[in-house]
Amino acid sequence: MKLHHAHPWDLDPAAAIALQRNLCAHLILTDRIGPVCRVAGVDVGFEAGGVVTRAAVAVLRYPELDVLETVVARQPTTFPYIPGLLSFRELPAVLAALERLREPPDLLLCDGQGVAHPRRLGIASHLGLLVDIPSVGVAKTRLYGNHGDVPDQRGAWVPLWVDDEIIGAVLRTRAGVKPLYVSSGHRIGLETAIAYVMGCCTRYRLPETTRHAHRLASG
DNA sequence: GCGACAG
DNA sequence: ATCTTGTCGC
Repeated sequence: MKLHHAHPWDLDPAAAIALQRNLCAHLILTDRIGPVCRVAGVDVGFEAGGVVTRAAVAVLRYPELDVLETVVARQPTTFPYIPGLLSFRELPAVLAALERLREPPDLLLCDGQGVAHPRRLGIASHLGLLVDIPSVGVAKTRLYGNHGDVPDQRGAWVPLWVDDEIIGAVLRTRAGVKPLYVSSGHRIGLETAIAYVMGCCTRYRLPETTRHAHRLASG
């Protein structure tokens, strides 16, 4: 899994924001995706008070959802947490983990936003663009955009709006629990993204991909 | 100036 | 994200 062009990570916040403004122009927000047999869950955790970043990737067979491959990568943390710049803190470790996979996934489900971001480049979009693999942002809370109430029924969703544009969906993956914020990352449309997220959810709020990755990134 | 603010 | 026990509910 190689990047087509070198990507700088030693940036200050202002330079990172400038880079986001340039990269977002390359996003493809419609389905440019092949058959999906391998879905990867991506999550990040921290050790030693935050000085070490631990990225985990769990690849599941789709639609069966059994685990095919897992990998964990640890790297020194080099960027602080700044709302809107999450990818600059977590992606270096995530890329290291992805490079260790025996086979590339067909779809990436990332913890955090896709285009539901102030500059349309949440961590899922940034990652999808860098590795050129379809990606979806699956966040537990909102970063950007507004929405109404979501019907309390599994599978129900309402649009996430910014002005008169839909940047994502607030999806009820399970009745009785807080909904998830789903948005296109790269090379996939919103409706398709929602379908795959629901296809990865069984009896819990979070997709199985995310649950496996989270366990690896924390435990 | 006053909030909001993924993980 | 992480620091942390018990507790309410199906």
